[in-house]
Amino acid sequence: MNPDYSRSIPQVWRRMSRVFTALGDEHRQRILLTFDRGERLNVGQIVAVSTLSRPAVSHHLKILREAEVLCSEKVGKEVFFWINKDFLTETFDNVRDYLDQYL
Amino acid sequence: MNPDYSRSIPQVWRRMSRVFTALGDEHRQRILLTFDRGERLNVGQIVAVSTLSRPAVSHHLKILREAEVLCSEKVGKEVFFWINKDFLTETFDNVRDYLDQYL
DNA sequence: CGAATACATCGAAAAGATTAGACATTTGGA
DNA sequence: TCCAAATGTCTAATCTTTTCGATGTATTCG
Repeated sequence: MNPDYSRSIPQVWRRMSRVFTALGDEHRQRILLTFDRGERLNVGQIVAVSTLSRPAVSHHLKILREAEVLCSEKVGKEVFFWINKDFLTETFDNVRDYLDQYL
Repeated sequence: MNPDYSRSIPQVWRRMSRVFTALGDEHRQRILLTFDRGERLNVGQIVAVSTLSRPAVSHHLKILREAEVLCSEKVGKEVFFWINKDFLTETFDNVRDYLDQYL
């Protein structure tokens, strides 16, 4: 038993914790599933296929970006988002290693 | 772009979606981190190291069990919980495969 | 410059999740 | 049977998140 972990998330888990929190919402999961391989989508495209208003989508995109699940870049008037594949791969590999080593 | 996914979670993702939703809460993350390798903990032990009341812990344990992240078994008066390592391993392997194949 | 486009943010309301006390249930033991 | 222990459930209050109209900001084009 690790009683320490029951009161606060340890430092090494903070970044991953934010990923899980970001992924723990169905709207955000659905946004992520709309991305094809290597694709970049602007906000308008995501709003167009979403059931939510633009401010709501913008809110979810912000959470995903802050959790480093998505990257974004402004090009002219548009803001493009894409999946941070490297970070997600690293994150899930870490979780996988934790499962193997400690559980 | 997969516009279909933007309106509802596809069947193959439903089970994994529930896992992410269950893991998307810091209290539940902390509960999970208290488990040592192969360990079984009863509710009282989890409550003892938690900052929450027993009903609150019970609530979170229920969510984790329904998402199949935890298994449980009643032994006498106690209910023991343990981590569903096989399912979690399978889940994260699936996500990892998805990242490799489709993103 | 002025208009139009794309997006973010603000702010208040609504929806949803969480929490803990009180109560209920199950079990084992005296 | 009666009691205590361990846990689940109910409920209402609270807290947090989500939502969207309105407004603000940056950028491009005429």
